[in-house]
Amino acid sequence: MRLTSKGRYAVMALVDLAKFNDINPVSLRDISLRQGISLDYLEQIFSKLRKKAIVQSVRGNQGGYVLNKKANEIKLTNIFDAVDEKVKTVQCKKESKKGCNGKPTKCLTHNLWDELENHINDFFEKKSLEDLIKDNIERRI
Amino acid sequence: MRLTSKGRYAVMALVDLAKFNDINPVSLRDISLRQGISLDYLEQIFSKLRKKAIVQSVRGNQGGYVLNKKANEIKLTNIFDAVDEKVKTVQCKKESKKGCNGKPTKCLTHNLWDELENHINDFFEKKSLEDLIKDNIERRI
DNA sequence: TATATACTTGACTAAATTAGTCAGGTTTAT
DNA sequence: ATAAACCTGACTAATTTAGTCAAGTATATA
Ligand code: FES
Ligand code: FES
Repeated sequence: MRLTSKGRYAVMALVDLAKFNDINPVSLRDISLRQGISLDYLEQIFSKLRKKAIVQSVRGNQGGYVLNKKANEIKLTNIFDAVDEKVKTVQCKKESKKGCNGKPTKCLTHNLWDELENHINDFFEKKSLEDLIKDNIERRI
Repeated sequence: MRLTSKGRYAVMALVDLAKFNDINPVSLRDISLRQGISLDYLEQIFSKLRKKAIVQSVRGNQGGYVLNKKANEIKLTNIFDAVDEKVKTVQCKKESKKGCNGKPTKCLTHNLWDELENHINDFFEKKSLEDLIKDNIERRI
């Protein structure tokens, strides 16, 4: 089980953005330099974030991105959902009544993986961008 | 984030095995047939489980595998550890003092991923094979 | 209005990982 | 003797990841 860098970068970039959010739009170039993330990759990520209304873009010179909601309204869930970082613990298609390995019934462990998935999603549901920023400031002091 | 099939199969197979454990050694062939997992793949998995003393092998005709500990002493953590299914949320090497992306310090989100990792591992730490079997029997009734 | 800055899009690719397969053993109960 | 079962290591196809690259479009400001 590993977190992909797309999800990791999305959160990193948003924390960075949130810190400067009130002053000016933040350019991806700045985030790229500060966080060491490829600009092209950031563009992919922010395109998705914009489509899900997590950020807003400001075009033109001195443009960049701004948060589209308050930091406490943006949960990790929303971010991961936007960049298609999804938690997948089961083998079978969730909706289908068929189990994994082509069997007609659910496998012995299906329930367990469902529980695990919920357990993980709980974590994402609870953490907001605001929490992360606070945590970050505290650590600096 | 996705669970790999190696981890998933390891648990499936052990639940299956645990159900017949008291009667006879359980052959991988039987598990393979019942659970729809390739025999060759099961052999890889059980080789690892045996090396970590989770199961014991009984050779020869009518042989197979038996649990090496009581079901309530086998945690998911032990199983995943044995088959190298590990939870990896951070980018950086944990031990090294260097952060990710070649930076000298930890990134903005390192703490968060650490928390996440602990959160997930808690789940694995709490669940034992016995829990799974009980859960399985309950669902049948 | 020229132009630099910044966003936007889509296609492409190298590397890594996963999910096995395959071949050729060795051991032991009957 | 022999068949059932375990054991080992190498190999591979498919998938996923983590980006790169090329070619734009939009707009603030001098
Ligand atoms: S994981 Fe859903 S049936 Fe096996
Ligand atoms: S994840 Fe550890 S420094 Fe970025």
